[in-house]
Parts: sequence; C-alpha cells; structure tokens
Amino acid sequence: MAKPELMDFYVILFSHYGPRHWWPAETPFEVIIGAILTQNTNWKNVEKAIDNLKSEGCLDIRKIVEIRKERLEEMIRSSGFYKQKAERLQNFCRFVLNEYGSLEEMFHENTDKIRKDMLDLKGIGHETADSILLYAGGLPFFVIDEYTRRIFRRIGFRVNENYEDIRKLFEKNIPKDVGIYKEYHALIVELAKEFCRKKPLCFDCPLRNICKNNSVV
DNA sequence: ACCCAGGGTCATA
DNA sequence: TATGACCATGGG
Repeated sequence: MAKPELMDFYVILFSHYGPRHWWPAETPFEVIIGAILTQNTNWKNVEKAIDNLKSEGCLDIRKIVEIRKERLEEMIRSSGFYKQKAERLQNFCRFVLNEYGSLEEMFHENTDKIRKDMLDLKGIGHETADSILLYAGGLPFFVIDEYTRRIFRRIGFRVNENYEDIRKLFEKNIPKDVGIYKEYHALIVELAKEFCRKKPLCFDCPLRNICKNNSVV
C-alpha cells in the first residue's frame, strides 16, 4: 500500500464525519466578525457576542465603524480579549470602507492584493486572513491552524513551521476546489476537538487504519 | 485550582 | 529565527 496522500485523509474524514457546513454564518460579513472574535477563544463565547451584535442591529460594516468603541467592547465582551478585538474590528471595517468602498468590492479585487492588505492590518494574521478569504470570499486559500500542524506532524508528514510552506503543500496536493478546502479544514477541526489532546491520534480515531498500515504513529 | 479555546503582536536574545 | 509575555472570558 502506497503512502497515503492528503486527499486520502480527506476521504476518510468526510465519510466518517460527513459535511460540516462551515462556516456557521448567514453572511460573509458575519464570517469576518467571527474570524476575528474567535482568535484563541472558544466558539461558544463568540456566538454570544455575535448574538449581541445581531440583536443590537450592529452586524453591519458601517455600524461597526460608527458606534463607540466602548459600546462595541461591551457587546463582544464574552469573546475575550475584548478591547483589542473591538479595536481590530473597527480598524478592519474602516479599512475596507476606505480602501474598497464595500466588502463586495473588496472580493472583486486581485486576491493576492486582498491578502496582502489584510496581513498589513493589526490583528489579522495568516490564519484569520485565509479564513476570511476562503469562508467569506469563497476564494481558494487553504487554512492552516495549529490543529493541522499537530495532526499531520503526528501522522508523519514533514511539515516545517513556515505557514506559507505548509499552505502551499496542502494546496499543491489537493484539488483547487473551494468546497473541498472549506470542508477539509472543518473536518480537521472536528477531528482535533475529539482526539488531539485527549487520546493518541491513531488509537481509535477515524484515521487509525491508514496510520497503522503505514507505521507512522 | 488549573487548563484551554476555531490567534496575533511585540520585546528580547 | 525563535521563544515568552501579554491580551481576557467562560467552560471543563
């Protein structure tokens, strides 16, 4: 049996977990808000914050810019790091309005420019930028997070620590399909939540067979 | 009382 | 380049 490739893991994870329906949001803008609020924070805490924004009618790019920062801080308090996140949200929204005019306009621009612009903003790192590009913009950028690194390192892939290198490794070995990109990252998170810390990855996880046959764990 | 979560920045060496 | 401190709430 040949060494399993990245798509083999995808097939197994998908058949085990089924579609994940990521990202859980009603609009691209809501994806962006969530992507920033969920930084190093449990998603449940983010949901509360987003509910607050919705019920106050503030889930809107212009609203976020207009309201007082202190009010925004209170609405998103449950998501943690609420002061810097309020700052980051307003900063991001202000930039989009000034530079592009609207979110729709932004996503019609050259994708590499969008990514570069976002990475220049304070509070937008590689993972957040790619989450926004993929799940809000529907653009083919594979999201690499700490789960992805851990899991594929333990499976036996020689992933070095450089974000861009890992992302290109995945994008090179996976069909350039936004649907697959979205699903794959969501499946990795699902697997990680269940096995990454609690148990050895390949003991009774969905990947146990493919791992054992190749003696990689 | 700890540990951590769907990260990122900044100072230091 | 590579660690470490820091940001902060809420659930286990």
